[in-house]
Amino acid sequence: MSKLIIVDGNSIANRAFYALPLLSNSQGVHTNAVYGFTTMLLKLIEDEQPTHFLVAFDAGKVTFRHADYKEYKGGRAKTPPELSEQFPLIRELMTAFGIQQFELDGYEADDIIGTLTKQADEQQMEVLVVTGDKDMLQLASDQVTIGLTRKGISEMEKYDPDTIEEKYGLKPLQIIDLKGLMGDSSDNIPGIPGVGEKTGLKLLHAYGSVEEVLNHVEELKGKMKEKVAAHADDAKMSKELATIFREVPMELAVDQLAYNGYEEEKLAEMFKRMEFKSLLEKMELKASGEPVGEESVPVEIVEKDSLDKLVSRLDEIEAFYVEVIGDNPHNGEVVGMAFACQDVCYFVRPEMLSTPEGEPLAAWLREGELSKTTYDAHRIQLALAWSGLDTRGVQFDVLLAGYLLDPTQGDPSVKGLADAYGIPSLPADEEVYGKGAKFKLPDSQTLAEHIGRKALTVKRVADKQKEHIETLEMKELFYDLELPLSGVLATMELTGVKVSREELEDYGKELTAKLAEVKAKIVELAGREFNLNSPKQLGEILFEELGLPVVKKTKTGYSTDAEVLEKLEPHHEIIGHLLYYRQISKLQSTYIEGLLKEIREETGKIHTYYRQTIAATGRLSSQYPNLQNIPIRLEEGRKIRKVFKPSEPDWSILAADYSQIELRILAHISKDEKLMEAFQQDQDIHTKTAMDVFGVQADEVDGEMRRRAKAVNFGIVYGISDYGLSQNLGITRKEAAQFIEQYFNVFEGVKRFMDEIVKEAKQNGHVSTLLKRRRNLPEINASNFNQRSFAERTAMNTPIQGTAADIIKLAMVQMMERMEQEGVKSRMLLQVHDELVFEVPPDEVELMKKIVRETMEGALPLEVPLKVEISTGKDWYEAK
DNA sequence: ATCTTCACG
DNA sequence: ACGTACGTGAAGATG
Repeated sequence: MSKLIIVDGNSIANRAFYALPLLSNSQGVHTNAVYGFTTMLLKLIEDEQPTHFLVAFDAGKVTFRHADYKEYKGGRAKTPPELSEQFPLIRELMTAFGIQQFELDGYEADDIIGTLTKQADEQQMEVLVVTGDKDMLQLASDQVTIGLTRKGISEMEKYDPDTIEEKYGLKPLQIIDLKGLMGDSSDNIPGIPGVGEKTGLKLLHAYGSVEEVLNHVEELKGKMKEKVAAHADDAKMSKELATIFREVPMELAVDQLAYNGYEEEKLAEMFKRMEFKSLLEKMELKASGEPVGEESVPVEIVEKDSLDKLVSRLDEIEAFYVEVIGDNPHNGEVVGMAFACQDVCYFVRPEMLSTPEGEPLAAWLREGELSKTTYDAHRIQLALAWSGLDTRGVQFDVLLAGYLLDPTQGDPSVKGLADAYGIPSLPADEEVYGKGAKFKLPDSQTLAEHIGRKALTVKRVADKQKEHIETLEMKELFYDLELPLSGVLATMELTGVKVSREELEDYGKELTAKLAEVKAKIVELAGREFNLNSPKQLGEILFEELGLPVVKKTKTGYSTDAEVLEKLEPHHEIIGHLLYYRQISKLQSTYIEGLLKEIREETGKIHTYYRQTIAATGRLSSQYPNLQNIPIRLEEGRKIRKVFKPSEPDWSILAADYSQIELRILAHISKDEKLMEAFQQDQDIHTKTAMDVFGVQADEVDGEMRRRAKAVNFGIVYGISDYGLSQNLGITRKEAAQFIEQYFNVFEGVKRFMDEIVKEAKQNGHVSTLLKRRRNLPEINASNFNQRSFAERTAMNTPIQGTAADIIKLAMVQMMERMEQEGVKSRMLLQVHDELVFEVPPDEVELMKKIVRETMEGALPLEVPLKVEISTGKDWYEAK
């Protein structure tokens, strides 16, 4: 069966360009789009095994669409020169790959592809169209699949008519109608104002096509009716513009596109010129006979009597890997470990470490100051600790390094890292173990090979990453902060926090009684029994049976979230009870029951697992259970904190939190005079903001003004938009915009920072924190408004939130060292983003207050002081 | 598995 | 004109 791949050249080049950082070779030629294009082609050829291949490009600037509508694609930002200069190289790349390319004056690649897929349909040929452009979905058919590139470039989502039906409820051709209604700002296609994807889909589900919507305009209601009627012609024209022309007069026919693979020499020559070292290496490996995907690794399964062989080579170990099964490392099962030396990987079953013969190996793991490289030292340390084994002194961790190099990288597994760095790949865990209910360990030879291969890959990945860490100036961040922090976290987690099961159960009983009471009330008011936890059933009751007004809808039905319910509160007595039910049942299920499940029987403690490689900003996250979202805002919830106790009699809980750390950081990095002054004089920042923004004296600031100023300050930190602020304050967008303008008039430095950071992000494709933590923003130059705006807000927020994360992490590492120096018995227990929690014996309370303050306030000196508030109590509730 | 809701900073 | 505030994790319902 023949299979044709058609690549939308311009679309993919664009995608590749914005998805990858702006690489350039030693000649200063930018190569990121070429690189992205190359990896995509390699992957396509390998995965799809095409028999026919073509890349289509747009030609010239004026297409037939401009003849009808001269604004077509007007307003679109010019292609940046860094990308245009890569197009000739991409053309050369096609030649090196031996792939035919095609373009035709006056037509876009879409139309060429449309015409070819039509021919393919007629000839019963299987086609895969690869593009980043959703419009192309209109070409899907039984023969034609559309592959849309997802985030990045290497991943692709395939659409056939069935998947389109599933996702949009539309036939492929109706995609044109959808665009006719929605328009497309990037191509300057107008559509109907106010109609986005949601409304567009709703209209099409009801009427089927643009024409039918226009025929039934009388059935529509309110604003919608007016808008559709007023823009009927726009909709018709937009539909025409969005329709791919499938009758391009061209000579080319599908049977002339046969693809016979590439000549490695030609490709290698191109790679050399582009300086694609990793791709070259990969090709050479492949040429040397080792199949890249299925490289076989010499693995030796170590038995008790052959342990001495490994033990004699301990200082030759280049990397090791420990397989921990299960999501929660505190009860993870260690099923094997591999130690990679230059010529062979040794596979060891974990039981061996607890035998006399295994002791030297256990000692090697335990010892510091050794060159140890691994994957996820934190997880290993926890899993092994529960079997009484110590792990220390890891000097390179490829998971952690991968996170720092790209915190949003999709697949953080060993395989994912290997693929990202162009290192010979290995089977996915899923292929070896199966997943979900099908999870099963393979025979020991297969297991040993898989784990051995991972250890070897860890070594190769580490070598690559070390270069990158150097070039991105992340050595300090990695070696002096994140790596030591991983040990600090493990210590805190293993310490755990004492939780009173009895008090938790007592409070649970109280809540159960309240729930029964309020449930009865709700059922009475609703007129029938239903599942109060089901938004669907609740929606039926409220909006169909009780006839309450629909405020907001979700994808699947009526929205019943707290925001909606609060709006409905005056309309019906049931609403207040529902809000109360929601509040209490959340406490019951997530906090009472959830926490009870996590208390270890042996110790009466909860051991959370802090994740160091999840949050895109550099923050930690907490799981099993999450101890970073224990209630505090409402009293009923705050009571939960009473069950968190010191683990020794008469000790106290000491909680220390940074006051306004994010705004202080903003003051420091923006150097805004007003903001710096406010903190240097230790003024109440929200009151001060209110004074400046509303132009009043301190004594004139009332509660409402302060509340609004506070919301503006939050907005500033989040990357403000008038819409977001208006939603938060329940005011109009115009009013919100005015507040923002007034704010920026006063805080000029903040305004300058916001503008600069977005500009910088657009130029470099990334933003950084004070400690050079980095976050790529591939979408910062996207043509899609939503994607781009999101990236812009992220550009403003990440340096702030991320620097706050840097600072508290620094404080944690320094604090752990300081506590050792001081020889205190006190223990660090928890971190909640801007707060550290300790348990402290009575005679150390004063000393700890002093050193906690010194360490946290002095962790990273800024131009404004950092301020820490400390309190103590007999439990976490009292330490407020 | 995905969606909705809600807890925290 | 477009339509989201930034960053997380967990529970329960539902397909």
